[in-house]
Amino acid sequence: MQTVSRVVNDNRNVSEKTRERVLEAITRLGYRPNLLARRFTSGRTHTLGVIGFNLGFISTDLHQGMAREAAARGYSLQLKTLSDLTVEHVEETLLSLMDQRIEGILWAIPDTLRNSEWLSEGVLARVTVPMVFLSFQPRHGITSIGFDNFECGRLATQHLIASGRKRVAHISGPQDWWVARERVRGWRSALQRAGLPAPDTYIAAGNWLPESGQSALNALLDRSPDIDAIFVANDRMALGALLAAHERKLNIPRDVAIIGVDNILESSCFFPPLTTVRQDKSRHGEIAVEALVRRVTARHDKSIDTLDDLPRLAQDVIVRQSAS
Amino acid sequence: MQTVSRVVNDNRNVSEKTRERVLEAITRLGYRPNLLARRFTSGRTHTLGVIGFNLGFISTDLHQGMAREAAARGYSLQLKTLSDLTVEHVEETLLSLMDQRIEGILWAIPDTLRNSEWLSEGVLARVTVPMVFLSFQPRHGITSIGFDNFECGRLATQHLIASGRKRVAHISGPQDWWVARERVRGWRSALQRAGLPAPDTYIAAGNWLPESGQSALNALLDRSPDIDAIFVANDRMALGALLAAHERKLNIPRDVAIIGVDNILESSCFFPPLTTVRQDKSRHGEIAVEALVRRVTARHDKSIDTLDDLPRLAQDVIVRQSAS
DNA sequence: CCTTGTTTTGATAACGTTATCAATTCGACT
DNA sequence: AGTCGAATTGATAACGTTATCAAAACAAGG
Repeated sequence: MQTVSRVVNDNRNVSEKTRERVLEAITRLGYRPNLLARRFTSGRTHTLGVIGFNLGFISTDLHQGMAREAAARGYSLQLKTLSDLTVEHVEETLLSLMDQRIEGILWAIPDTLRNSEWLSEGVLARVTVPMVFLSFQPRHGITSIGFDNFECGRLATQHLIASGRKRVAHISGPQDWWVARERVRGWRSALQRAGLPAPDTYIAAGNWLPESGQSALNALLDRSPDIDAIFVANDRMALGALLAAHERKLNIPRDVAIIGVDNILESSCFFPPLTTVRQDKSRHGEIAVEALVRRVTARHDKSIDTLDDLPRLAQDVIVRQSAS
Repeated sequence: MQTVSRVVNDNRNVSEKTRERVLEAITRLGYRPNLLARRFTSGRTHTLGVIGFNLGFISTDLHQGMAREAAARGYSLQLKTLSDLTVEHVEETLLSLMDQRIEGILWAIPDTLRNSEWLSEGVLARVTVPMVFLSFQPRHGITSIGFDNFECGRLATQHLIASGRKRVAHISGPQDWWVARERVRGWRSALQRAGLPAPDTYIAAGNWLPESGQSALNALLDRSPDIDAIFVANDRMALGALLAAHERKLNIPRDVAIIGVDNILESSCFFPPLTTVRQDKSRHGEIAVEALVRRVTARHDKSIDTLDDLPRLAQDVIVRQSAS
């Protein structure tokens, strides 16, 4: 019955009397609307598609932030996992989300080289719903939400310089990751501004995993034994670097100061507790969802949302013992 | 047109000629079936609901395992996050999943005391789809998939005993968690079998987080300075315990051996690298999904699946330097 | 060529909701 | 009371698919 629909949808054109009668019947019969029918008919699903990557996937915090914000705005999330970034696979995934009539897509795979192929193939042209990218290099026609990783690198390096370090090396992420390159730029910028050397021998690239931090520290110190501080591009690699330092009988932070990025839960109990740049991942997820939902509603209202009042993502140094 | 439906659904009663004609038209027009309409009409969604907890949420590995297995069996997952376990909230969440006509529910919140209330309230009686619980204490009418944590505790403790330790303490998880209590039982059993003492002063409970491991180690050693080994109920707390040990100028493993549980990615780069009991979380997710999907298909075929040929979840000790 | 049985095709209804519009009721004012 | 406009209610169609059944085409055998 149409009236029932009006009641459950809070339509105002219902008299108080019938509303009560209907509500009574609803509770008496234990009636629950069929969500599938509703979505199908109305064409609105209030669902956002999230595309993540197989390995490592989306960090728990990021997912929490997205889920919380989506729930707060009355949306739910549909997670899709991509095992590779071939054009066919990406296209099929995007289309399959649209087959389900999701209302927007969150691309939660950071910007790496392997994205360039499908981006240039015009796959995006077939996406007819709003889309927001996480941690993507700004490109024409792409809305990217992410931290300022140049600033992140500068912050970290400045902290090391401010405590008197003169030879600051960098263990970076893989160089085909845009965020990794940004952090390198930040590191270099801070050193140059302080008039300190930033030779290429002061950089070693890892793959974000702890073991790679370990070998990177060994590589750096084998090349340049006089290094007195290292900015490590994430906490996990910093953990590996700490282990390598202990194996070399170095005292942290006396001989070498170390600063990481992420402030993962464990970092406060590293030995020694890790100084690190905190990035609030759950906030990242929240803002990304906010941006996407605003795009979706704007599209629905046939209005335009420039999104330029979105909050910025703050980051700050958490000082612990590995770099005072 | 009905014939189109037959073609896309691979119905065999279609002549080769029309099939080709239809397929040609499909590619020419770029036709894609509306999944919402299909699900609504057929009543089958091929979707499983997953209920996780707000804090810490589901581990990445577990989620990966679930997602992979679900995809392999043609199902997708619908994640729901619970912020508390009140009867109303739990019931509403379960019902809202059924409103979406999901075909089965995966309860991915481990067994803690706070579950008892809603379980005893008969909420389950309103769930009309198959349900599988992860890491739940066996109860009547509940299908639980999880590791044998009694065995886990025995394995870990036996490893310490086998290397000659005589005073083996335990840093446990919160005692309202069933898995934590099981590990305590395993610890106690191994000690008793070896004729070693297992006094209550040898146990300190943490909350799974690193810091709690730190304070637990301090508490234990303040009470009993002669402890020479500790079985820590997870790797995160083990990290905290290691830090506390370093602060006390103890040598690990010479003075105190430490073994954890989980084999998290970071544990191989702890200082020293952590000996730990490996539990394959992604396998856990896979098997849980397998169990649930089999229940779902059995229900659909009106057959019975006893599930008693499900693979067991193996666990083993990974020996590193913290307990040789 | 006709009959019979089988395969293929198409027409119609159904799923449970919302949109649309017509019909009815209600209230206020002349 | 009669009139008008507004608020409320109900009937009908529509969404895009699949299920069902009837019709048509086809194949084989006499």
